[in-house]
Amino acid sequence: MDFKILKKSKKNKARLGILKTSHGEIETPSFVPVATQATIKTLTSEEAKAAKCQILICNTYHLHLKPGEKIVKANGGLHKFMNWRAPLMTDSGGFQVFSLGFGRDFGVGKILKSATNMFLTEPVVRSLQRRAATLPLSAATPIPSETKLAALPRHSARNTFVASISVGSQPQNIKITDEGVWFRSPIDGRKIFIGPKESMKIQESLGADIIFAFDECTPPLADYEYTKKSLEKTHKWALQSLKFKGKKQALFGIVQGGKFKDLRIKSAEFIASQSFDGFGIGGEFGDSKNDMVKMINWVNEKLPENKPRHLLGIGYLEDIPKIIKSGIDTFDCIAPTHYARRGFAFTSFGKLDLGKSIFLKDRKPLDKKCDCEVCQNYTRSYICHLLKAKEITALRLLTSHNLYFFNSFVEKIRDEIKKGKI
RNA sequence: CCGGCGGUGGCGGAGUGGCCAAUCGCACUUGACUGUAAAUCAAGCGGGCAUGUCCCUGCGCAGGUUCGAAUCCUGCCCGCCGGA
Repeated sequence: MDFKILKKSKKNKARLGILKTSHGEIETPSFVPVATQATIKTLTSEEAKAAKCQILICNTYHLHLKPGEKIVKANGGLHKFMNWRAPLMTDSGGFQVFSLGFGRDFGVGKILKSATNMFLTEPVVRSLQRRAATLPLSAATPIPSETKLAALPRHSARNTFVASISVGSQPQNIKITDEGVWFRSPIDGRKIFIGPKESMKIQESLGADIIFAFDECTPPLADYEYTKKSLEKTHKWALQSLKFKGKKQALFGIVQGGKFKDLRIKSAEFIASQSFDGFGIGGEFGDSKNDMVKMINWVNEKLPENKPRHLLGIGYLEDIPKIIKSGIDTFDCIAPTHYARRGFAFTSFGKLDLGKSIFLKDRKPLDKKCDCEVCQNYTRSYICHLLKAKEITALRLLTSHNLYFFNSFVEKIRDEIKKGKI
């Protein structure tokens, strides 16, 4: 892998670059669509290419479960297996430590919407209540009691229970040890161990161009001590990932540290000091978008300029210009593909919920400013009909449009950096 | 015309004397979703407002029995099936 910076913005930290791999090169900054199970859900690889995707990211954990890396390897590796003749990344499984662990237990994502969202919503509390018997005491303090729950106003949007995750807490369905993580397969419940060595071996068999170190993605409810301990583990795992990585692949080390400045900086300095080919910035980003950019800046200031920086799992449309301006080269996000399957289209004037009945009478394209195939040939009315009829074509059309829209959006930003407008 | 079965919320369909404004599914409405356990999940869904352990109306229509009826009885209307 080779990374060349073609131009640096004079107005901010944005950079224009070319990332070369043995499967071709991509222009950066670039959006990286998510192909967890070796497919952009609902699309073929050709269709993903037609939607201007340059590079995709697949998932180690999911492909280890199904079909297993041996099968992928026997098929000649991921590129051949999925007929994607362009660059590929694989995520290490570190995100699943969070998403199948505390993320699931608490019904939270990587970013809390606002400080008030520290208060769990009623459905979350109900789900906690259901699990109260098995929930580790330290994981949720205080655990809502039956009586407190009964006293809740029936339609209240949130309640007064504040959750925090502290040292010693373990998620319900997985076990995090110093050596790695015991997962319980969501498919059949069997136990699966993944540590840095296992992740590297799986990723080597999968054969993506760029792979990531195994890490723990810390939850936004984690306190300082938990995040600090977790960071030590992630750093230890980073060194082991370097040790066990395949020779042909580029390995990106992952910076963690949660919302805590000293931890983020410490992590960035440590990961930067190692012989990684590039960097991932992971974990949670506090509870507001402003904080997120601030946190990315803490990290990017410590990372060497000449190596690529990938922001893991962030990329709502409104985030994209900001993160690019703070010096991010690549970033992945499920938004375009995930929302497509919820019936949403991203457009130049906002997000459209095509599932709403009013669109049945709307004969305009999704976005008249968009020049994708879907917008040239289909109406909102038709897509709304397909959604209501539960036809999978609706999801294909929306996925295709959304990806084209995101990729074009970033393409325009590259163009603006080129012209010195950004 | 006779006999049998049946008519429950927008639709399908439970319930067969009190725990019933009525299980459940669909449809519909609203909300959520950022390294995808996610073509998913949550809430609402007769009317009213003072949004409540609140008030109205209500299980084809009209009566009746009963402390109490969607549930039992009588008559009528409608549908399906069988027989003339």
